[in-house]
Amino acid sequence: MPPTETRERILAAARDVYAEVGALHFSLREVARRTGVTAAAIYRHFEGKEALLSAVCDEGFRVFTAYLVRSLAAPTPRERLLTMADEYLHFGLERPRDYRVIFMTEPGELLSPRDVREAPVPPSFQLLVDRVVECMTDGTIAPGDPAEVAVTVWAHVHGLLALHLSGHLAPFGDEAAFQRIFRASTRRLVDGLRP
Amino acid sequence: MPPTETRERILAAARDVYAEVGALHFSLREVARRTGVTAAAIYRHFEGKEALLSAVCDEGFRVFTAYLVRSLAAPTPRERLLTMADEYLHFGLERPRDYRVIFMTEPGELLSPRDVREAPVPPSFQLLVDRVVECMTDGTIAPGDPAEVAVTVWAHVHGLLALHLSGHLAPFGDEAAFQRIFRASTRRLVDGLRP
DNA sequence: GTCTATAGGTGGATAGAC
DNA sequence: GTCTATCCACCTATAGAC
Repeated sequence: MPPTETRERILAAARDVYAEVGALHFSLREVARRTGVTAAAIYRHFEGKEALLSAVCDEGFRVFTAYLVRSLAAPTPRERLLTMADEYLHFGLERPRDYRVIFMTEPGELLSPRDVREAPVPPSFQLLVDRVVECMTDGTIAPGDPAEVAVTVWAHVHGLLALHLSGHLAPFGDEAAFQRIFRASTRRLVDGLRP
Repeated sequence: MPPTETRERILAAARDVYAEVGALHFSLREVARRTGVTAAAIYRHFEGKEALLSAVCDEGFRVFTAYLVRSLAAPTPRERLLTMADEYLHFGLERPRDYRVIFMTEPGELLSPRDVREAPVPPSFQLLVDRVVECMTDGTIAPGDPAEVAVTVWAHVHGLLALHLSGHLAPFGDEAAFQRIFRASTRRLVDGLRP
């Protein structure tokens, strides 16, 4: 029982509108316009505004986790960590609207999907902590609190992506230039964490 | 000829509304409600919605730069760099709405104030680059492209603050815990940049 | 499952009284 | 300089035809 095609187009349009204007003034009519149906039709697919936004969050997080998991195929702990950062970059560049929905919204804005709201630490963050633990075990990263070091790494990659998506890194060049800076900066950071 | 008191209260309310709901659905009526005047009265102080938002951006950036400049009083290059990061933290925590206005808005959202739009590199970013150059000169930071290293530092502090202000670091504790994490993480990063 | 029609609400901006 | 009154455009949600 796959979701109907219209439902998926509504969901994609909703993600775009949400990422552009925020939850507070998210508009069903705008979603309807972009989908090519009337606002009333949306109520056949979702119970209302809140339910639609909730579905947008869940879907975005599902895609994000799929990107991160890819990096587990790399051969060494250090490469798994660097590849995870690179998959984070790919997600941000290929799905900028999903990125905004997940990481650049207000605390009160209905926010995170179910698994984030319910878990003490989100499963996607645990994926990063596990990579840091691996690197500490094999001596690639100096000993310390793995969760705190993971926050350092997360803050760095999120900071780069958030500044890029907000246009603040535009003086440094186009998207290709940003990718180069992202990778060089991440390597510089991880190198600095060595014992 | 100081601005009238009402004008300043409108400006502060506008900053709050802008930071909460974004430029696209920013509402003059909401600003008027919070200020305690009618919407029509705002037109005596600002030409309209756009002009008011522009004034909000300019004011936020003015305050931000004032925070950063304080750090120049520290005695050594390394301390000036760490203190600048700390002033960045203070600005984000003491003026979270200004922070959102400046660094967490969309590219299309009318965006940055005059000096940022006009300069090839914003003066506030140049302040950071200069600290990095100082540290490279006295051997506290390994040689390299100062602007790129400055981006690494900026991304890190912005990432931490943005994740905190978006509620994503809530699992790690309250604001005091965040300050501790911010300082430890920044020290870890800067230490890793040594030759 | 989608439409039109409609309810009652929000918004920007202006005109004119005071 | 602030108000009230007003214009038109936009929003959510529901009812009922098809």
